[in-house]
Amino acid sequence: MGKNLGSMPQTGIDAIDRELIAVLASDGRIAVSELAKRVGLSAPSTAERMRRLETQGVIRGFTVDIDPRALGYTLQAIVRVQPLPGQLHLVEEAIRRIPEFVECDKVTGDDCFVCRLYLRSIEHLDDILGKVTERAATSTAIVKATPIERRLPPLG
Amino acid sequence: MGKNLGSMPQTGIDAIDRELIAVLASDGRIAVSELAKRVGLSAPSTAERMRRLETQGVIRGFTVDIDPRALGYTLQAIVRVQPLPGQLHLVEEAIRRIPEFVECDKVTGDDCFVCRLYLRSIEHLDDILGKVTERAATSTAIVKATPIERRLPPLG
DNA sequence: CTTGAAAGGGGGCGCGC
DNA sequence: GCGCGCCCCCTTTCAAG
Repeated sequence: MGKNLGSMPQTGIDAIDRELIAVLASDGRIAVSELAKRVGLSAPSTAERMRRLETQGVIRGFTVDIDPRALGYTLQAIVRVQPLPGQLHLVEEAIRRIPEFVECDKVTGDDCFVCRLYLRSIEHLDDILGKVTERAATSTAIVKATPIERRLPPLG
Repeated sequence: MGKNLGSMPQTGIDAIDRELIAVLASDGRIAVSELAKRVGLSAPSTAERMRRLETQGVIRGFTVDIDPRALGYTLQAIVRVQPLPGQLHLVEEAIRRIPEFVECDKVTGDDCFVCRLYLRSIEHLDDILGKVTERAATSTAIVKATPIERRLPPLG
């Protein structure tokens, strides 16, 4: 939202930066000294590269990967949402306010939004979808398995 | 894949654990001492909770959030994939091997897989989809915006 | 970019409470 | 669960090559 996609500065990401990113992707809390060994640089240089990648916006932040089942979310659904005429903005706001929507993309085509929901049960799914069905048509697919968990694209 | 969804132990996640998770989600590299202040515990207790959450599998790991545009992926697509008869397993393998598929869920309904692709251009999209069209029908939606970046569900 | 040194802080461990 | 002390390692900064 509100991001200026056209103003990405021409960042010079070299091979070492890419290796650094790959290591951080697999262990976001690795010590800089250890990271330095992995990429074959000194600790100060490695720390400076990390800072540079952060200020450049390449690294947007660090986070923890949580198993949703441990929080009671034993069900995941992919829901496509088609707002009724004139309801697009209200639907987007509604989705944003419902925390069970953990991911949402606005896309081309008939399905305006493609969303991922974390849910505790089928009843929970019905409950959540009820909050948008007045303003949008929905098409729901239950996640049976996740062959690819979110991963990095090819670096380079 | 191969995960035993039925064997999740009844983990006692209390309010402090949930706060700890929320803080780590917004800053995965925060120091334990600082994290301790945020959750109102001592550093040793906080460190022990982190270790416990990791061994319990609640915390699956720590990672870095990378802006795909910084790596040249200026385009994102959500692709639904319907394997042709008898091709399901081969399609899944093919998708898994193509690194531009950065996310993939196997779902109920006609669309067997729902995937996210990172791409450099429209030509790149055509190139990648060409690798699966012999074995599957695809339905592509280009991402125009992302109202909700992957976030945590309600911690309760 | 490197090495080396110095200063400050953090982490891990074990203790007693 | 907490606080303390201890020691080591890590991080950061600076200098100089």
